[in-house]
Amino acid sequence: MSLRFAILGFLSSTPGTGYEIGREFAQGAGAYWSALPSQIYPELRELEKLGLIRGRIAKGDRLRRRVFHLTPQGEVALEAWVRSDTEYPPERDPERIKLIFLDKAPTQLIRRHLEQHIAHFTAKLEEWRLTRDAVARGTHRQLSARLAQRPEQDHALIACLKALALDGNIRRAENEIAWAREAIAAIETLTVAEPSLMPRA
Amino acid sequence: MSLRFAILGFLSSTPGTGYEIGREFAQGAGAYWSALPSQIYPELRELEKLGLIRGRIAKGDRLRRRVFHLTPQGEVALEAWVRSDTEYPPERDPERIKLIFLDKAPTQLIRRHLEQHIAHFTAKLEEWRLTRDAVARGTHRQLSARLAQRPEQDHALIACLKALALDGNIRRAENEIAWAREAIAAIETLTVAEPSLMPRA
DNA sequence: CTGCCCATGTAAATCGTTACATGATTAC
DNA sequence: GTAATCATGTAACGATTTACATGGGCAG
Repeated sequence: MSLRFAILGFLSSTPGTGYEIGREFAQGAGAYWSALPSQIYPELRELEKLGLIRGRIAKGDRLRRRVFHLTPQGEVALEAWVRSDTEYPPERDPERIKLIFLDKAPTQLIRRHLEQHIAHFTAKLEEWRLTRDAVARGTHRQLSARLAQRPEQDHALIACLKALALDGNIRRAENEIAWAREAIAAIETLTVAEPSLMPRA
Repeated sequence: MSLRFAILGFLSSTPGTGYEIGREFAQGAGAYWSALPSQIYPELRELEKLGLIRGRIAKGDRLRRRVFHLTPQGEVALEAWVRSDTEYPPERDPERIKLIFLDKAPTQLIRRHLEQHIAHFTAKLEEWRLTRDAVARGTHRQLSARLAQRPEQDHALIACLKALALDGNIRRAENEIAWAREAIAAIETLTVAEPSLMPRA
């Protein structure tokens, strides 16, 4: 059900089209959730059918874009969901499941896997740090839109939560990178110590 | 496709039944992948149809359990998969997506969410540390079975990779706990500093 | 003989990805 | 005019969860 509420969440900051929601998932909001247009558009229909959002085509818009906004019921539904207990999905880690069965491969290949792990999270890290900087500088669009419609006394908390969530992701990326580096070192040590690869003169 | 290879990986350590695979996903292997019986049994059929595994009912077994083992083709398929580049799935984090929209809730409730985050990863941490200890002590069943069928010179690397993967999970859990603690502190600070909640005498 | 775990499944529903289709607008 | 981007979708497939069904073995 999370996609549904991720969409409601987006629309609770600012009204928007399906396309904009998709763009956000591919960028900023992609830090926590993601979906493709083929899933977004049907979900928007469903949400409208349920009365949680409403879409209007701005008059004079030749593209006939539908701009969706939350209904009061939508706000209530979102609020109930965010407050409800989180159900954590089972762990599914495509890299670590590979790693434990890579024990027949040459250490060079294991190393390459760990380096790609580092590369993956380095890219994520950069992305999330940029977003985090935008939040700190007040140039984050979604955040600014959200702040604009809320009393000033709430602004600090709103920005704080946004920053905290990004910090969590940033720390996770840093942690994965540090782990992979140490893993490479550990395997290196093992290989060097391996007698079969280091014949005594 | 990862489920398929997670099963092949399990069977590459030791032959086993669908039930045993399910048990493993619910425990040890659950650290990296997971699946329910309703997904496991059909997948075993498919894998047998593809010739990657074969199942036999041990004679005299009244429960008619099917014990599956890898075929040579299965070994090849597993080996090719573990060596292939990992495709990282999009980020989907049900807690952090909630957190950023929790900005209308009382800080007490935000705190409760973060405490449940800590509780979740504390439980995981304990689980993974126990497994990690079993690996270190040589009492880990899956690992022992795997070592038993491999030349002794490989044992160090096999155990090392298993331990490294668990370390990765352990570090991640520790990191999430540390993050949530700091997040609680940050929100606490904000609340205390909030003039509306701290009228000057 | 009853409750619990062992053991294997099927069916339906939900969630997510891949592939395909279509057309308008904008920048070059 | 043509390529890139904007914009909205449908269809089919694949992955995962939920619910249901069934029966044997074993301990008290």
